[in-house]
Amino acid sequence: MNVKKGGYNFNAVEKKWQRFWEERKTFKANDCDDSRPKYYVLDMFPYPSAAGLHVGHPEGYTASDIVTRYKRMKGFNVLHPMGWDAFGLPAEQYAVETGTHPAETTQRNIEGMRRQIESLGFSYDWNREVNTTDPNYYKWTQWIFLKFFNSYFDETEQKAKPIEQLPIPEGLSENEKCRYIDDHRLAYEAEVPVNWCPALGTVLANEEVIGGLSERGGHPVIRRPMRQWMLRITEYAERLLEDLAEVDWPESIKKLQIDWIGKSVGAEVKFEIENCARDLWVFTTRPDTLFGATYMVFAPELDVVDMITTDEHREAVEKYREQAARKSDLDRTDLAKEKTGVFTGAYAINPANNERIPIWISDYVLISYGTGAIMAVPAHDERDFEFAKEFELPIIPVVEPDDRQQAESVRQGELCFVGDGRAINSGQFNGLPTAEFKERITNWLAERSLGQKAVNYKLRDWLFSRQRYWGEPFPILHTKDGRVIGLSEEDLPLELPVVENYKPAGTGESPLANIDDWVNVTLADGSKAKRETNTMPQWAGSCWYYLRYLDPDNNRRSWDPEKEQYWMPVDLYIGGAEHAVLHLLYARFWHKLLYDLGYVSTKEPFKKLVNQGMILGEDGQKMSKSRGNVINPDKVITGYGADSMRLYEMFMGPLEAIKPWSMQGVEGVHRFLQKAWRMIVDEDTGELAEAVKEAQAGEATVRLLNQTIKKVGDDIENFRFNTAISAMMIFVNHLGQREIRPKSVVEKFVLVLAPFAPHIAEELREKLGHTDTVAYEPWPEYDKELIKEKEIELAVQVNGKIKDRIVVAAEADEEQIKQKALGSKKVIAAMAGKEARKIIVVKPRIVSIIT
RNA sequence: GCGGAUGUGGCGGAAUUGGCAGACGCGCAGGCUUCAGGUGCCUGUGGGCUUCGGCUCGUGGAGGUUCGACUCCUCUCAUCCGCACCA
Repeated sequence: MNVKKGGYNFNAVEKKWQRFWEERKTFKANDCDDSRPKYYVLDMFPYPSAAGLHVGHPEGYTASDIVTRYKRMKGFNVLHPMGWDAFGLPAEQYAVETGTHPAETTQRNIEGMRRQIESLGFSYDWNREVNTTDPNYYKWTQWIFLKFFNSYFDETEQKAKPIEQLPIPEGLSENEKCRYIDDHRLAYEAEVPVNWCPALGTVLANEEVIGGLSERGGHPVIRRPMRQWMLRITEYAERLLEDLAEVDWPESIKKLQIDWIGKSVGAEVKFEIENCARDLWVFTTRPDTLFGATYMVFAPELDVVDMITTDEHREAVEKYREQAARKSDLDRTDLAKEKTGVFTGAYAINPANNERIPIWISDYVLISYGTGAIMAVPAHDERDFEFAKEFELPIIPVVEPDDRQQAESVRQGELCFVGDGRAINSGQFNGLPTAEFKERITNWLAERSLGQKAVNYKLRDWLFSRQRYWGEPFPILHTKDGRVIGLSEEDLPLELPVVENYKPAGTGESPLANIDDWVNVTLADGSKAKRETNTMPQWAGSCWYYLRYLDPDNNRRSWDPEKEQYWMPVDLYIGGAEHAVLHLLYARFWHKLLYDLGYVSTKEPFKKLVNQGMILGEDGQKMSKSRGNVINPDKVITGYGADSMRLYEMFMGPLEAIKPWSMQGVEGVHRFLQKAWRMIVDEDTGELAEAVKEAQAGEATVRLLNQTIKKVGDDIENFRFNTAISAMMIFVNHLGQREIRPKSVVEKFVLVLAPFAPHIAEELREKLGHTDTVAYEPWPEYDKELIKEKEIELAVQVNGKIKDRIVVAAEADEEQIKQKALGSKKVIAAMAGKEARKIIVVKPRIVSIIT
């Protein structure tokens, strides 16, 4: 801590300016201001945890705040809001343990974290703060859910439409009509095999299950059929895929989404089953290998298995099916190494060559993908190959690789070849290359009504209900006669009732089910109904929060269309990469529905996405309580100040890189701020330093100033904050040593520093005689001409080795440089009397002489 | 197994995208200031050799392209992160 009275007292300075900004509402964003271009900078809003902020939060928040402050100085009208993603398990678990209402815990945690965030001096417009657990917020989450419920997806137009416009087939009874409509809603109930987590007492979405364990807590997850609410995200698979081309996101994140959607193009092929009236369709990406299909495999869960199994094999089949059903996802992953399965006794007919092929069941075929059945081509599919080897099934090669040796091994049935080649053993198609064969056989099948072109996605519908208390209640009623009806808009929000026990029943019902007077409802016509007792998953509130920031206090509608058109899309979204397929996919999905229904004007919500990397502990390990390597931001701020904290977070390395914390590194940037302070302020008096005065700046200083302005600006635009800070350090090292520090130069430097270390920048500007905030000062311009060096230094290489350096005038031409280089004594010595065969001049860098 | 990312001094990291490797910061060493510690200031700091002028090796490893490679190509190793039988 500084003892001198005019020293850099960061604690006082930071408090002073934070109060100033708050009182003046410095960072209030104005809606629909057409006099300036708009810019929307969004942070992934945090879960308000009892542990408070960790050092990972301020990393992204500082980066976005630097861009925000920079853009403001560049004349943009910037929207930079903050809020709370406050539904979630920790507050609920705490409630189960202590009986404290989650709302109370949440409120306390929010206040703690808001104080922490404010202490870092981020320029949020706090007037727009949102909280997903506030009924005034989740009213509109429920409202959007009703939009899903009251919409269907028009296949030809590839967009959602109001359910009233759904064409209903003629001749349906009233009941059938209802059923038909319910089956087309984008939010629907279904009895589906779900990921049930006994430890959490709830079901989870596919995206929340990692390797058979729950994403939160790492508890085992088993498969079990249950009645659940689903959102029809699969209808949007193609658009979610296509529109990725429009956004400026890291390629790695795009790829994760592409893989998660998992589009594959191929054909559906019809197989007849012997002694069975039903045909069976399979999906394949390799219709060209149809002649090599020597058996079929059905998923154990497939319903036709019962019908086709012969008495002789029934016992073995039943046993296998039971085993498969009992396996959890984790077991299934573990046992994936070896192929298991049993023969059903039934046969199918290969439509290409009318061969009889046996039908097996095996758990390597998934009920949830394609038709739950496959044609097995062991010669050209690794899994089928393994299976065929295990059970000694015939292997017929139908694709010949170009490579001679490979081709021989494939013919012998020793090698499984999955690449492209030429057709063999395929009747009239022999000799065709793979790509052409695919086309031809697909057409051939289509002409005979045996198949057609088909597309499949790995993406499944989104399992949208949870058996928890602390989530948005569904605005849904179940009537006595079995109808499902949505509440009307006037009845929102449907508030969470008070309960005595927060524990999930564990049977698949949420704690809400126990509250009789909430569950039971009498409708307007006097009939009885029950409320839906599931709640929405944690992701619901975060799917649209960026829209509520635009108009957070609106009681009449979710947001004003005019404001939406002004601010959207989000220009910059910064957050962790862990949300690649969860939040970021879900939010895009919701946005597309809102787009189809005309509530938003952009196809995609987030134009540019930047991921921040994880910050590790000082030991290079992931920070965790048990390792004891957690860094508390509060301590850093108390010891070095918010500006040092911000600066260090950015100086550590590239924003998106994983990097370890270092307290000594914090001291390093703190020293830089001290130096900058002393460059401008006299430590003894607290007045402007004597060296800072009206004076003409020297040539070197002017050049460095202009270079620094350019470098810092360019680096901010490219999210290279570490090198921007390095450039400012170079500048301070230079100017701090000058006896005279021209005021005009110092002024510009403070402006450049401001987005990074706003508190000290404000204070220094005050010392320089300003009374207003730096926040809206124009970013300084640099002069291209003044950046240029008068003289340039080039290294001279002889046969690739540097022998000398020459200094020439910046405007010297190649010939002059050559002559100067050849005139160097050291160069002459190195050439040892030989002729220069070739001389290469790379203007500001190097001269290369080859003898 | 498949896919992606990364690999540069004692440490975090720079390198205008094929042109002087190691900017900036940390750490360390020496000096000044100081009763002392700390702060602050100055100098030095990739390895090896050196007659102190230099020489030489050096960006995970092995090849290659080029006057010239951290950067491009081929192979390979290590670490981290996704996905995990998707037909």
